[in-house]
Amino acid sequence: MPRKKEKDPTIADVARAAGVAGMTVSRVLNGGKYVSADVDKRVRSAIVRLGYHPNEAARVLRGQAPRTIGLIVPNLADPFFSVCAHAAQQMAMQQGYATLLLACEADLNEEDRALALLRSRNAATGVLIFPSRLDSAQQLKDMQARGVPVVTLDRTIPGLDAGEVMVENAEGALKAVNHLIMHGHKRIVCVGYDSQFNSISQRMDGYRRAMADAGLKPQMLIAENGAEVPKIVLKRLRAGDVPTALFSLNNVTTTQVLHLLQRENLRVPDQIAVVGFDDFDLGELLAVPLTAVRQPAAELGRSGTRLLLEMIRMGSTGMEGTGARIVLPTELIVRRSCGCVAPPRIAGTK
Amino acid sequence: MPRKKEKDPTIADVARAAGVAGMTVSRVLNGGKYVSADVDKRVRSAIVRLGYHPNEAARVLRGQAPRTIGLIVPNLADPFFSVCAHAAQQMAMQQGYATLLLACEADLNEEDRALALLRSRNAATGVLIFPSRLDSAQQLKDMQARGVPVVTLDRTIPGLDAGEVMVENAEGALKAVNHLIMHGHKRIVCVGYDSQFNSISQRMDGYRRAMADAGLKPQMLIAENGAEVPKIVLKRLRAGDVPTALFSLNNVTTTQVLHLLQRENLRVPDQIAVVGFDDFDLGELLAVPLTAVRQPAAELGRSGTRLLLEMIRMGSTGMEGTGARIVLPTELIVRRSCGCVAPPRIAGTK
DNA sequence: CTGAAAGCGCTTACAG
DNA sequence: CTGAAAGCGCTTACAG
Repeated sequence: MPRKKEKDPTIADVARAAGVAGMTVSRVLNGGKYVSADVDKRVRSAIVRLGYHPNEAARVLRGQAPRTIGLIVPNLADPFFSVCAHAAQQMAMQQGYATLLLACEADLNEEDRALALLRSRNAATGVLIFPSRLDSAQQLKDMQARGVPVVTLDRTIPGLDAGEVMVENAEGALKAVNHLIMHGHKRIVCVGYDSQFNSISQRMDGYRRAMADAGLKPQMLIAENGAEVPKIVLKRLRAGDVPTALFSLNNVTTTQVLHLLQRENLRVPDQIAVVGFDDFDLGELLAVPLTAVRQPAAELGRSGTRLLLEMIRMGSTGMEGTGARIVLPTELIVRRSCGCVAPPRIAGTK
Repeated sequence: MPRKKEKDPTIADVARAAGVAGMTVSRVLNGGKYVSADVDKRVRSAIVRLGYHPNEAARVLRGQAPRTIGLIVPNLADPFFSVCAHAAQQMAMQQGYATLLLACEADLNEEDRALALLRSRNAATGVLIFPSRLDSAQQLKDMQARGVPVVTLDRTIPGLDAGEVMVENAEGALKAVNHLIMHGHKRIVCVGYDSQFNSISQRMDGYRRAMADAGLKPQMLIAENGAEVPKIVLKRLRAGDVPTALFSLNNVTTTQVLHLLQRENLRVPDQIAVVGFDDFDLGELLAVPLTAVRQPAAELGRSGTRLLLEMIRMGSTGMEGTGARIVLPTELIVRRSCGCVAPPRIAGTK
């Protein structure tokens, strides 16, 4: 049975082993400049021999920025977020940064707690966040004021001057709704929730624009939250003037809608066509292969990390009006739920 | 424009504001014992007034265990892992622990790097890991030797005495294959990859047992990795003695198989039945609703964190032969791909 | 119940 | 090119 704790070698141990002063070891560890080749070699070999690793806590206490970013995600169980998070984390690790993950459920107060935890520990050099509360602005501004850059992902916080990575929401929605219009639909209802996020409202704008351009009347169905979607859709279906097509604002809504239509025995797309914003891995394998707007989820994560690390390097907090803004393209993946028969793939999708 | 960095108040600032010594502030911060009510109040109000937060780095340097666990996941883009990770992180945060996330792709060396990062930073008080390399044993033993408990999730590392959370793999597979046998299938092929993991080999055992009990000949189809699955299945389908049913060992395999069968225009379940280990959120909405063994993914994550935190509290590293072992039940969700017509739900599923 | 002081492991002016 | 020493913000014996 091994001992409970084995003490780590310190710089002093290495110094002793190499026959130099601690400060010289530190020099080798960092730049390595102004050190004679001979000493450098002796120190390095001692480091290896003793299995020395610098103590992060001491470094941070001394004022070094921890090579750690905070990643705040509403719900890691949602594939859109988890794909982003995975890509973001990968990119960070590649650059030598660790990722402190904070998943904070829809539950209203958890984002605050997550932010507070990050703040109080002083643990992150930068923050990557899918904001799920628009009123987190103050907490984030505090972080920025302490020199911690912030990048918002997929959504933006009003009044917060931060780095941003968005997706072409309006354009994607426009393409989707135009496609439905092209199929001859006139009563197209737009359904979703979370319209307080600008990602969602941008999609709504795209929908409205497409409808207006075609001289059609927009009809919004906005639920309180994902769980309420079936209820309001069902009510709408039972009212007169039944829609012939649905445009769904995100993946949760799409799933709910599909389940509902299946329960109600409504044939898609014959009785009602469906196009969603957000694609599924299994889109192709669904009872009715889903036509959907695909977002570059992984690229969103990667771009976010890249932008954040750049801001860290530049010493920019994102609050000096320079806030870089990245907008990623979306793509309409045409399958069957829109009414198309042979699935004609758009662009070079495999 | 706010200043770049605002300095944080320290214990000394609080002490001054409260008119006491630093040590007293520290006492209030920790236990709070042996402090007069009056002083306690003065100190607390000063803390609030100044917005004081203890400096984690200093605490850690002083020898306190960081309230942080490391979570090592092969691929966060896989819903099984992301659901676990989410639940694990939630549970950790609830207990005041932060989660350092390390997602390390199938890419062979990343798990090593992830572990090295954790080790070198001394950043985690405990490690939760879905091992993706069986040879990480040494690194993990090192961590244990330094007093950091380890809990393995979903799989086990040979020769490592750690906390473990597993799932009833053999039992689940047995139920699944028995169900196919009940449908009259005789040529049931078991397909998958990653058979070096005991989770997978336990599923294979369950399959073999079911086949043996029915006097049937087991037939294994084990690919190098997920991407190779379609190739070997296709080859098998084109050989003589075509299987009438497939038992798939995990979700990636199931997806691949389903795509392949669709491309080949093989009707499920008429021409070939399919049952998978691992359920999908969208299982119900698939062209052929999938019959699958459901694993309690979220519970796996939660149990893992719970066990790990307990080990941390007990000062157990898991290497003293005490290593707690939790095994979670699985459930067969019967839908249509097995050949059942009206979907008779097993047990109390909604 | 309260405090003065040492020390955790680093880095960094400051000298030489 | 190299080193002695201070100090980052805490906690902890040790006194009183």
